[in-house]
Amino acid sequence: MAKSGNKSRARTDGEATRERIIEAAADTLCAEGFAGTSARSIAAKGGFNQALVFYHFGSVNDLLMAALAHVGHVRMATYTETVGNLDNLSDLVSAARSIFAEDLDRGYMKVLSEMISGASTYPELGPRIWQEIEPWISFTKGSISRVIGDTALTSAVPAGEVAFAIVSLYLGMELLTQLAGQRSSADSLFGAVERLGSLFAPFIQSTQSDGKGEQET
Amino acid sequence: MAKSGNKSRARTDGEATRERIIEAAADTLCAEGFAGTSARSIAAKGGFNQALVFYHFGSVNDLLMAALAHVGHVRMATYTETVGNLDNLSDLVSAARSIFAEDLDRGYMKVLSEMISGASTYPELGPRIWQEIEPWISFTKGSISRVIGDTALTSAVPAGEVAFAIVSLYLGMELLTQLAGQRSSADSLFGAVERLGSLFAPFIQSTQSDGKGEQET
DNA sequence: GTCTATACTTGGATAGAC
DNA sequence: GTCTATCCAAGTATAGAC
Repeated sequence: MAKSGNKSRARTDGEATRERIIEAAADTLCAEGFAGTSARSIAAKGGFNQALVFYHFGSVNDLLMAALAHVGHVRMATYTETVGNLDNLSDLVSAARSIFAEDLDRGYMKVLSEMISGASTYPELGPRIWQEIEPWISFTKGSISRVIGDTALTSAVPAGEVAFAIVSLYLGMELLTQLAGQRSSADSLFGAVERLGSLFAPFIQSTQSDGKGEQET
Repeated sequence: MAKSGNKSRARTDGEATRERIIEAAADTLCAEGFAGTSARSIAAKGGFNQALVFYHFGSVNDLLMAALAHVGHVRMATYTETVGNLDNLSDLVSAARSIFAEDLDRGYMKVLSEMISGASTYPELGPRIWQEIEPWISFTKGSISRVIGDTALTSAVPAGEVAFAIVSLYLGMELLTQLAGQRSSADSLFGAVERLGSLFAPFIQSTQSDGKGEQET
């Protein structure tokens, strides 16, 4: 009880602080960008001391990587739960639409895009960030394969390349919508994709419900 | 009056220096990223004095904006010349493919993506950068309209939204390919789009060759 | 127009008190 | 585990010599 010298409480406090710092780091990255994110600006936003960054994480960049990984886990949980079991195209697109809106609002994509930009300045971050992104490309590829299945489309355009394109598109839209200050363009794009999906849905469904392989090109 | 005492020579030297500085700024942005680009790092790369940045451009950010605008003009000239008159889909895609490869190699896209990231740290840059991007979205939209024309596709997906998506995709691919250190993914994606284009080309061509005006949705 | 020198500010990182 | 104090490196920007 209270704030006295209790071992498990002390450990708990340390963990809690770590999390506060990670939260503040992500917030600062969103608000100030990579170039504006320093141990001092993070500490100011989180209301703790600047030295804690180095005590808990060793360096600013290591903290930022921890923040990126944290955001990645949170989002992967949401995505898995929300789109992990959808098996038709229009459900997938509309789920992607609403989650992407949430990504934008909460700045999850921004944390990623700022870190990628930071990797130009600190190249040693590059491979570490790539490791955080790869699961997303795999996840996207899996979702596509599940929904599109084995149609003429996938023989012309392999799911892996579509996944790469979609992740790229998400990143690019994040950059542009932040810049233009209006996320309407991105959102109406999803509407367009939904209409496109409806156009092709019968074709995809019928081909897929046959349940079997098509030829590879 | 310096070494020649010739007025126009003096003016020429000043202009030449301005250009050297702009070149060095773009190079530094590519090599070090926004966070690593300072008056000092730019001057080191260009082999001139750090104070010249402030004499000629007033501030680092103003120099960087000048560099961005410069790169934009250079690339717009190339794009206009190369794809400005193409009127069928496969030519357009393969032209876009080779120019995008050049964009990557020479770091033109990188200058842009780094500046966009920098706008998070210096919000006053946002609108100025957006001004540089808008012409590209218009250009892309124009190219699409010219090539796709008035098909069922454009009624489902307006050219403006496709243009927004394509510019986003370019940006996103720039980020990812830099990070992964392999541009094969991006390049093979173009291959996929080319195959897709072939799939739809007959349909598009036949509809378009009927012929006429555009309608907005 | 270009360079040197310098004032001022911010940031990474550590030592040591609590 | 957290805070204060501090060192040092790097950056912006300006003044003034050439």
